[in-house]
Amino acid sequence: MRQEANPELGPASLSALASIDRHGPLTPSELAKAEHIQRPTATRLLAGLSEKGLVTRAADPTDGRCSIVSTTSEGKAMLKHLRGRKNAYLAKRMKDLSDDDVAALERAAEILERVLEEDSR
Amino acid sequence: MRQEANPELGPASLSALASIDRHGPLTPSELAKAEHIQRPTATRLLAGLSEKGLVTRAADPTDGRCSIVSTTSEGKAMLKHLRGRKNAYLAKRMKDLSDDDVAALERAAEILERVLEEDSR
DNA sequence: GAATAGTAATTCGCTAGGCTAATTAGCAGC
DNA sequence: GCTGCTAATTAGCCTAGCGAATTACTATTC
Repeated sequence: MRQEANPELGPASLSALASIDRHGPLTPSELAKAEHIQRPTATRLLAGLSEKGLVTRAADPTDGRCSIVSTTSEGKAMLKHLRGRKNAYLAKRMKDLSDDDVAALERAAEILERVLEEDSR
Repeated sequence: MRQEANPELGPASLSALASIDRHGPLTPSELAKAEHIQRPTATRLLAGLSEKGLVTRAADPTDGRCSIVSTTSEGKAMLKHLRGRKNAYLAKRMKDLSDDDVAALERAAEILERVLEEDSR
């Protein structure tokens, strides 16, 4: 799947962008936690996304140390576009799988999501 | 899982080592194909593994351009050790999953292996 | 048998993305 | 108003991916 990523956006940056979009506006520290990366890495990813106009930073009114990061409309458009490509790719890969196999994969995905979620607590 | 890797050996190098051990002695090109990486990348990984004494290179008697790479006993020992750690890690992660969930994951693993195998053809 | 074309491996330079350590700025408690 | 904590950044290092170019050898073709 990683090989299907946009040439202009690496997998880590893409995942960060999706996280920002999904989990609402958040601070760099929160992003680091969500993505299981260190804060300096989050800083660098955010710098790249910001430079490309995919996210914006706003000052936190209550805490001057934090900035609050959100996806721009360009960022959302990019995600939408890439989701389309990802789905097309998956459809191609999965098209000769039986319905049964697809169901098994869906179930596995749910289980893994649960395990990974517990991991971060 | 990647975060559980040996600090002295990155995930790509580890995967390469396992491939060499599993798929028998092979050339750098064959390794590149097996690992879905480019030949220059295989060269670099092999250089690192060789430097650590985990693999050895021998000349191909029939084609002077190729070398033939095998795991050393140190390489095999390293793999054995890491496999133990990996299993312990998985056991810890999976211990509060139901038998049913574990079975579902096993089935999904089989399906994905099949899909990825077809991918490389 | 020599020139040509193709292939294996390597080296070089670039990029992304991970880390730790150190620094700076702001917040909170005493 | 110091002192200590936390957020963010910067700097430096590492692994690991890539393509382009090089070198060495093989295979083909005349």
